[in-house]
Amino acid sequence: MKAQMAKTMEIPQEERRLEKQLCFAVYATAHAFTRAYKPILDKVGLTYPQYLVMLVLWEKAELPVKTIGEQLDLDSGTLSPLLKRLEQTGLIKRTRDARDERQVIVSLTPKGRSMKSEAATIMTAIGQAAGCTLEEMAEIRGSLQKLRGNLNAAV
Amino acid sequence: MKAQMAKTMEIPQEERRLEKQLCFAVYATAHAFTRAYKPILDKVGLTYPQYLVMLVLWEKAELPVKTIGEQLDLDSGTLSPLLKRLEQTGLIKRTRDARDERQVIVSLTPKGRSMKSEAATIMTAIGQAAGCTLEEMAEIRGSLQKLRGNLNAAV
DNA sequence: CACAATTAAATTGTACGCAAGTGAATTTCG
DNA sequence: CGAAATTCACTTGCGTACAATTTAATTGTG
Repeated sequence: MKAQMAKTMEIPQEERRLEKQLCFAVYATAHAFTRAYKPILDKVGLTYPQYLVMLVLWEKAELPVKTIGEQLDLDSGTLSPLLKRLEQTGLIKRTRDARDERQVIVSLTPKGRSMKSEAATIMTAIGQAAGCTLEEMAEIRGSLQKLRGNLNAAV
Repeated sequence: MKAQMAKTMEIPQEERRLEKQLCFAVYATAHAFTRAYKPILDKVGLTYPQYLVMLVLWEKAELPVKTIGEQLDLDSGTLSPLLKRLEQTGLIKRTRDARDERQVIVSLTPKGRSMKSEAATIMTAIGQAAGCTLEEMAEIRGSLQKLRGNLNAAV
């Protein structure tokens, strides 16, 4: 009874504002990150989502599209054209898996591999821009991971 | 001397992972929020950014495009087509300001105003999906606002 | 007053992000 | 074994994001 009532119960004004601020805070911070990365990534000719793909590949130089999608929470509708652009700029190579012709294996080219050394420069710059201590960063990250888990579970 | 060295100092492996996780955590949580909102917003025929614009207008029913852009951190390149769609669905009206013909005043139609009552339903659903206490939500929001401020200041 | 600088919104072009649909390869199961 | 279901990547269509440009209106300055 009580649980059912909660569903239809009026939200206090206070809570409305708070909810609004949290979803918007995440939305706006994501944009702020993208903008902060942009001048740095422009120098190496990457967009922010492309940089995330490269981060994944710098950890493991050869992965199927599906795995990259799972790690970044992106589907092939987003990744296919993005990977095509990374291939055109010569950072990655795409080959059909001989053992499973449905799969496409994405691998780093020498040029893509050598770019890994620039990752440290990029991270230093962003780390300074964020202006948080390691502890703060870890705490926010942890909270967001929990929040994201909840949201994904709800869908 | 020391400060200058910090700029070129090598980042420990630990910190690299952490930084990666924070920027990605924000990025992925933003997507998770959009996805969590989607089934709910589909019912009222709004996208998530359109919902944010409506939230702003439900607070103040009449605003110039520029002000909406400042509150949501979006430029006219994003807002112009978005507002055009909201006008086509009959939720808002756009009129040139007579006192300054450069400005366009966005205002709620009766239909747009009446939709405000659905905001509470939407927020309840998302609040439950987020599965956080009010304290947690407030804490994350606060951290993100600080982080966003730092990132914006750096650009 | 006049003309340069500034401002507001819209437009253009590029790149996501995602739903829905397509086509080819593989798996499952009757 | 072989048809049906599933899986993987690609494509299409729509809606953001944002840089850069354009157009019109206003402000600032000489």
